[in-house]
Amino acid sequence: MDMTWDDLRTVMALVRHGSLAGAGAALSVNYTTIARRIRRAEEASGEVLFERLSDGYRPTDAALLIAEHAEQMEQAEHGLMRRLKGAETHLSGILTITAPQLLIASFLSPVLDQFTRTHPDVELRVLATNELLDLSRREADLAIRVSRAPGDALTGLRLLYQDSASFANADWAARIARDPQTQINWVAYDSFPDVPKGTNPDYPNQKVRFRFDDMVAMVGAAQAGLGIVRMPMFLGRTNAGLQQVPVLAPQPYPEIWVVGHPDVWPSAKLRAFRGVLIAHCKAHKALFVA
Amino acid sequence: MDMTWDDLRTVMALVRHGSLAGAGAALSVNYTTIARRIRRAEEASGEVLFERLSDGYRPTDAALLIAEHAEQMEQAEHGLMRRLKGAETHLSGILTITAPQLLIASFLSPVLDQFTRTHPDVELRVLATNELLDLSRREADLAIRVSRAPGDALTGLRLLYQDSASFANADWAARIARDPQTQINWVAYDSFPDVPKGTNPDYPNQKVRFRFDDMVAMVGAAQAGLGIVRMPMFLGRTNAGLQQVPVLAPQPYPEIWVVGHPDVWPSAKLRAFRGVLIAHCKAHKALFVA
DNA sequence: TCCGATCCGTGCGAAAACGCATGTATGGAT
DNA sequence: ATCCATACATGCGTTTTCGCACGGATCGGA
Repeated sequence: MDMTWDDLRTVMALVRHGSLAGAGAALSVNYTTIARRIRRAEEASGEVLFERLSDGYRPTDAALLIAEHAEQMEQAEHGLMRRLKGAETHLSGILTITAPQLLIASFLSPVLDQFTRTHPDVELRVLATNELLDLSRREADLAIRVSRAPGDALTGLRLLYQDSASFANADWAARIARDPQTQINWVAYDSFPDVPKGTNPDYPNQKVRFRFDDMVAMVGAAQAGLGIVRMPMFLGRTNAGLQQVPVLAPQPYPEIWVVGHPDVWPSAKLRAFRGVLIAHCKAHKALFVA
Repeated sequence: MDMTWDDLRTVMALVRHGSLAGAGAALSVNYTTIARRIRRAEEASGEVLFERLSDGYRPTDAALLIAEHAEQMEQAEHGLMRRLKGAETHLSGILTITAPQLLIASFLSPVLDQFTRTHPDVELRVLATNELLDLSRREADLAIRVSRAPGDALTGLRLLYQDSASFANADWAARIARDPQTQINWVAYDSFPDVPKGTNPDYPNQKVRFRFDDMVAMVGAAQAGLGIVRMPMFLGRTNAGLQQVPVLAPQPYPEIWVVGHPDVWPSAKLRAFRGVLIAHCKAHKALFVA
């Protein structure tokens, strides 16, 4: 009847991923190890935990029960790891941060550079993604986000206010300046698929010509001359070949925040990183507003 | 930074027991294994978890933090094990019950006997103790208790009402019958150290002569003629050499209950055991009351 | 129809974890 | 002062666990 805690965790991983290989990858062990542990767990509990099907393992009710409770255990473990990290006072080891790709590419690189120079024993792991990683589950220690609020039960600091405006390449900028009546093609964001509101009435012929789901691509599209793009000012200013065009006047854009879980927030590494980050933001705040 | 769940459990055990040997016994492993796992955990976490002192291991703050969260994990594990046990439908494996020694010795043995005969594949573990074991922590599956309520968050059934009365050996019984004025020596229970209230005024010379902390010993004392004892009627009636004496009239005594955690209560094994138990109690209820 | 991608089971040798025996230090009781 | 009980550290041989390589089964697309 006695089962190892690690076997409970293994059952949970297999329930989650549905295959030995997936569970093995999640736990960083060979998949045969998963199979063996599952067999052990079945012997220990006296219950059949999975049906072996040709396309994977299907959990029985008993396995689902185990998985449910193992998730509670996992939550406790995450809480522990956060608290341990938060109590760290040494400036060494791994620090994981996440930020949108574009912010890293166009603005944050100097922060990363300076931080690793100042604290050479800290191994900085950077997750460049627009996804909102789960800081409770320790997917990252610190997140730099573009949004109006830190959200959830997270601690946060506002780093920057920013405005957006319309940008295009030199050809477009010249053409628009020459003839306000010209046909103006917008490259729009998937989630805001229309011509932005509040455009300058001097330019009557506007039309959405492309829709993209990714801002990186949109910057490229603007550079290549596919049309004009509404983007944060810092993006237009830092990417070569782009010029601001007067089609859409600057307007407030979601702020930039740094957020973290309150458990890990006090850690020395996080504190140090925030220091460098905040200094850099203060020094360049003019880049972000009109 | 990654730590095995079993290592977290090991840290918790060492914090609890204070010594490698104690923790090893609790986890049924050699104490050297505890030492190795602690070293592993310290390497994985990068924290010193224990001070090695001459009289044992003293936990650091980090270890206490781990232990705290590991206890949450343990609670989840206990909840799981209860649910798994409660869902069992087969009549095999281990069933653990607890009851006061005297109830087992004087009354319950036939229940145990019949149950194991009827269900030969169930291994019955009997914890004969007056201590209130923690059914949430699976110290036992089912408890037979002498008290007015099932307590806590437990499910329970009342098995029997019972009365108490005064008992003594044949010598004392004869002497009391011959001369009501004789000096009557009480053997009292430690927690009720006085002559019981409501004694028969026909016997004026009563005095507490001994105090015991254990009812088993008190039965023996009564048999040996040390004095008269207030005890449940079934005890006086089932133990050889004892007779009821009219010094203290029968009066209600705490009821006998069977209690269990609601999670495990539905299990087939528990259900079967309760069946045998209840039948036996019904058949012999007259033994318990005046 | 064939090929490739995913599954999983099995057997073997390497690596890790474990139990046991031995030796040392400390503190309390006789 | 001596003896004994408790508590750890260390080294060695054994057991257990693990990763890897190989083979079989299934499914879907070219």
